[in-house]
Amino acid sequence: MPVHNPEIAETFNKYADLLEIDGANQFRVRAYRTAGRTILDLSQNLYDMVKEGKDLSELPGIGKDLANKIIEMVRTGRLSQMEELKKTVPIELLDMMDIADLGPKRIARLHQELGISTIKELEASAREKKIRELPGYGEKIEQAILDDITRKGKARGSKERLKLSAVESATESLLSYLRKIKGVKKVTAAGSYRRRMETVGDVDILVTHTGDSDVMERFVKYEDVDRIIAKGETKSTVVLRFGLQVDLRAVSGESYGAALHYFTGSKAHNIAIRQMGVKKNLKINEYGVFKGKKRIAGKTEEEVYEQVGLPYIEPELREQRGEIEAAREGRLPRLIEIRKIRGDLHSHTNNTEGRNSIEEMAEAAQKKGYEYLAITDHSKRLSMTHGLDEKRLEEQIEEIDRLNRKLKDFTLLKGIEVDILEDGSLDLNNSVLKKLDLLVCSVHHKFNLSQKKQTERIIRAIESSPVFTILGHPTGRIIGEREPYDVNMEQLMKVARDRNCALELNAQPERLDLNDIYCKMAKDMGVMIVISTDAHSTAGLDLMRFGIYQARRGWLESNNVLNSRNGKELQELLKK
DNA sequence: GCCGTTTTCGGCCCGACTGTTTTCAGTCG
Repeated sequence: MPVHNPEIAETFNKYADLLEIDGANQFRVRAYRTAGRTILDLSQNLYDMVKEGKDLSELPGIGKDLANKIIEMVRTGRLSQMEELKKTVPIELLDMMDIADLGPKRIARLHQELGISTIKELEASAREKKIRELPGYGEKIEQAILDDITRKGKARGSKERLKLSAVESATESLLSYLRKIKGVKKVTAAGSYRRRMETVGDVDILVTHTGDSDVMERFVKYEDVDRIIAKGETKSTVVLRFGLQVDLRAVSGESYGAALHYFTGSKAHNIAIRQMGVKKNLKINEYGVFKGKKRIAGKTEEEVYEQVGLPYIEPELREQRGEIEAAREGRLPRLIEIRKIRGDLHSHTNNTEGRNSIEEMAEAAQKKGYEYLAITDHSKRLSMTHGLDEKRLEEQIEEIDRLNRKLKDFTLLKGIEVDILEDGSLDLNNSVLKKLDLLVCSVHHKFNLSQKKQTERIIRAIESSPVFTILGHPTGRIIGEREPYDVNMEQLMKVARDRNCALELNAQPERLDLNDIYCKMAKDMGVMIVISTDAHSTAGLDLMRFGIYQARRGWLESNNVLNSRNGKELQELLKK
């Protein structure tokens, strides 16, 4: 079984943690983490790259040494150096890294002085009040450790990242609460929330205010606050009732842009920008851009970028995935905006598992200003959704034709979300499929085929489809619940490009499939993307914004997105 | 361990808050 990129990245990260506890050089530790990051951002499989003999040391942050370690992991599935280190630094110590206030230094001390290796032993020592005896420790840290162990015992995985959609409403309510406080001027959510990442670990909020406002006081007294982790003049941290951590930072108007840039991240992007600053003899922090002691910029983000010779970079691009080089060379993308979307190409009705009728869906889409909506109910294999067989699909086609004669300036497209069976054939006969405008072809079962079989299965479906084809949620992943199935995406995209098949970016917040990295890959390879809501009700059509966020993170411009075309252009493309 | 628009050796991003201290280490982002 080939090793996957995330496993290699994970091994590097674990090794970095162990090294840190072992007291290794911090820059060596950082090198492993940087490499882990690079690997996670890779669109290509390291396994394939090694097989093809590609030079891994050309990847950023990966030199000769780490390249060889990757090759070892691909070939043997393990890292011998890791096994060595584990002999002196027990791997169980890493579990303690999740405990609040415990980091590598304190864990090393607990291990050396008290012989603690597991969370169980840690808890016992804390209860026996042994930890407070150690130099640098005290009662409060001991208690904080105990509290955190108890809390985590109750709610395992409470530190998990939450889906963007899940934090959106809580964050927006908090923002409007803060905006109403007297003396508060600007309030902005920064961090991964502003970069529109599919999941958010915590929310960073930035405020500017007149010096005499009591914004920090009011923040920690917000009704949804469960506990306060820190409270200071310029920075406070709380945890809200459903587990979301929120940081609030207060800065002066002079520093607003620098702070916004700083707290928006990503960390990797910020580091790269600050390094560019260092080369120009500038110090960049959250208060501004400084030449010696003199602040020369910081009021807006544009000013900060200008100082390092770059144009403004959109938050969604700030991931250190080539955006700085693109900015320098004047080839930043003009990211797609939601107002460019002219229709939705994946929706369900109450003929299968949807809630609303075709007519209601059409009305809702029209109300959004769309020119078209594709009705794509499930096919018969998905019996639990009461999927359509050939006869019922024929009836639906007739119903849509009838409705289209009534509709003005709006077209219902006839489609189906047809199951791709295990052998790559489609779930319905071609005789009825060819009467449709388009197919959304999706995999809904047999997720665990080998990469080769899964890829061949999907390619066969694309090649045998009698009309325009969209590959629905192309990796099948459900965020936090189901891993993507194993496909050779490069091969798939090549076929899609050559056969004029589009790949879907499914806007359901738990799917967002394709992910950002694959969106960029599709763009680079010239594959058309469709952003679809997969709506199961009229309200579901509103999920489009999540698809747009992901598309922007994937560098997509409106000309990369099929449903930014108007009705006429689309109809012509579908006929090809 | 990586990397080079001052460099193949000597650098490697920056600051707030807390707890334990009496000037700072550790954690966190």
